[in-house]
Amino acid sequence: MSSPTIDDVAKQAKVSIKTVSRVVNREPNVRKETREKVQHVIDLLGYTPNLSARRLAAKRSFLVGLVYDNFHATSAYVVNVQCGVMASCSQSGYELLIHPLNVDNATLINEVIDFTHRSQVDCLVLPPPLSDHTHLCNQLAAQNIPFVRLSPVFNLNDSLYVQTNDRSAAFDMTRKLIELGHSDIAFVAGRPDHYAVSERHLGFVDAMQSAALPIREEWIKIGASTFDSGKDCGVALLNNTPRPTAIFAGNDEMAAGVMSIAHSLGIRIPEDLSVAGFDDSDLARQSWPALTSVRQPVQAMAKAAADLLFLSLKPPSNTDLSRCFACEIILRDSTGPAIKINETAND
Amino acid sequence: MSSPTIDDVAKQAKVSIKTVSRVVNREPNVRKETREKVQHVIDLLGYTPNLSARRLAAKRSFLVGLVYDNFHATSAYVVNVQCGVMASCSQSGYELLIHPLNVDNATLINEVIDFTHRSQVDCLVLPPPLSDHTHLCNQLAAQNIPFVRLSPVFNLNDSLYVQTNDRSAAFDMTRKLIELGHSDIAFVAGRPDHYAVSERHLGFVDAMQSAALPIREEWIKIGASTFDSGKDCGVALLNNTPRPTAIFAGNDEMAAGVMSIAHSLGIRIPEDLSVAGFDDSDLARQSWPALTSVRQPVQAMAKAAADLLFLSLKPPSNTDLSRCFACEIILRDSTGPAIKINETAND
DNA sequence: TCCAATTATGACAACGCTGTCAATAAAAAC
DNA sequence: GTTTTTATTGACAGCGTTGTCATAATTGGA
Repeated sequence: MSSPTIDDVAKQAKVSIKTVSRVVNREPNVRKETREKVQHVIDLLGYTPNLSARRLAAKRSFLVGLVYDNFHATSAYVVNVQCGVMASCSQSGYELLIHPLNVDNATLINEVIDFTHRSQVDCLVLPPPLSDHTHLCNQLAAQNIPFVRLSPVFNLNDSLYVQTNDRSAAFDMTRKLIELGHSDIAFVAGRPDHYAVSERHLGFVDAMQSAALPIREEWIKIGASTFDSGKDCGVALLNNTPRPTAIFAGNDEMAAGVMSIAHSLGIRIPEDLSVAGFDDSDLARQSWPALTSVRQPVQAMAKAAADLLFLSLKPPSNTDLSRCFACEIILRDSTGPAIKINETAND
Repeated sequence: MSSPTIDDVAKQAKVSIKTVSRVVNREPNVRKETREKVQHVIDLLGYTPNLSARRLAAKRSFLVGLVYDNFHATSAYVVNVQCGVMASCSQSGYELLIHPLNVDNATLINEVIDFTHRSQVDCLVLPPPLSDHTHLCNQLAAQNIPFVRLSPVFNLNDSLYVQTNDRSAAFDMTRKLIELGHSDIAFVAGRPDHYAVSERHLGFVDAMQSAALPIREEWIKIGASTFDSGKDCGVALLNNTPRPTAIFAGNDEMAAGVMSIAHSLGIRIPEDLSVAGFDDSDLARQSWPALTSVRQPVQAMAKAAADLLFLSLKPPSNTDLSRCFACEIILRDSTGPAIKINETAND
């Protein structure tokens, strides 16, 4: 009933267990015919190494921990990250251990360190906003716990990271709105501690300035990255005159909140108001009208992050520290040409 | 640098490692003062048992596997299940290993069994539609791999499960629509292999029949549980005359698809058309208008499932096999009183 | 007080693998 | 054909626990 062990394979292949171990771990210095013979028996018996034994002997767990903020994160993002990391895992023989937690908690650092020790994971993947928790990162570095950061903003010595250029993507999106004829553009920023979101703010400012358009203080609203906060910002922006002709929100949820308010005020989208989001989440496709947004290749990024991590764990430690991915603007139905109210009146 | 081991504790407490082991595992037959002495040293040193060693020796991994359909599942559901299982894990000292896969894959069963062996999880949590994959469940049972099923429909001997009564919840929701004055109600069913969804269909039929309302064949559409399939069904339902005054969809994504089509056809919600969904996902709150839906306590259910599983693994095997949770109807803005076109004309 | 029954503790062998290092076989160099 | 070098293989000791079983300490009854 129980699984075959390395001894079973060794006996049947008439070699020592060490040779079997070499074959399993793809170590060099095994003759080709020996390797094939052993591999054949392995396939025949359906042998899988016992992870616990391997971990105990090798002092490695072959486990990656994914620690994330469950409280604020949108589930689509979390799931994409999980999938990306998984994809890398299955290539490298790692397993994924997830650990959602509440970032607002004061004991955050202890909780992460505890988890790391208790579960004996070899390394950690840190998505935002944890990726910019410098205190946490420093602690991990001090304890020699390898980790990789997803979409960080702060620079940390020797730390692995994968990012997109949020700032230039936000620049591009703002540009797109300007090209559509908009000049009265408002921006809804996200949680201040989610730094990628503040980068987006900077990108917006860059684009407005490069087009010599004024940035009106009262058209910059700080939300909390949630749908409801998007609604609040929407109320503030749309109830006043003059009113912006376009609103660019730092993420899709807030954009959806803005659209919801616009609908209930009888403001037509995109005729009277263009709305753009960021993240290209499911919500962007499923809202009405479908939301123009910026797509980050989250899954590919998460996979790249884990790849980087696993590579760095191998003996000839790789020198690659980071990778950068490009964003893509997805134009949908929530954005359209600006109607200049004055011009229309003049016609 | 490295963590203290059981030997360190034993030495410092001047007892044998076996006694330490007994204290750690809360085994009986340890004198109170000995227990306290050992516990004190454990706390002092910050000792945590090495899981790999423990697993190897005890032939248990203290790992639960969560296998799910990543391809079709909505991420909110997945994340809720993960959280629920996690909550139970952290109480019982288990860790959670996730394994998303594609249910359409022909090698599904092998993949699950492989995963189970490779990762050496002690047991599995199966959310739908895997929970009704009888062939898989039978295989698991045959191989003595303990598992718990979430929201199953089929009855399986001695299998653990947690469910809600989808049928009666759908009955209640349909009832609610009827009470609002609707009699021309259409139903959008979901993926036929997602059995909970077909239960919902039955509940709808129950309610219509109990109110002596006719069920029109052409008002029952089979979708694929996705937003886009909801749109397709919406087109089919709303482009014809006569048109239903209410549409009840088997999940929120399809309901959102229906609403999207209604908007683009200029049909007002809820004035001209009431729409109801099922699942109370994030989407329900974030769509416009906010969607009336049925809330399942997914997280609580997942936790209960894992609880059941862990309990059944303990020596005095528990006799509880299942738990049933109640659904709740969440009324939002997408449903309203029916306007009888004929009556209005007669007035 | 002594002996049996019970409770508490410890010694030691697994568990299945990897790392180290020694032994052997093959290849290369002379 | 030796000798040296290199490639291949194996023996064996851990890794840090738990399970088994033997032993020691304690308790209860006669």
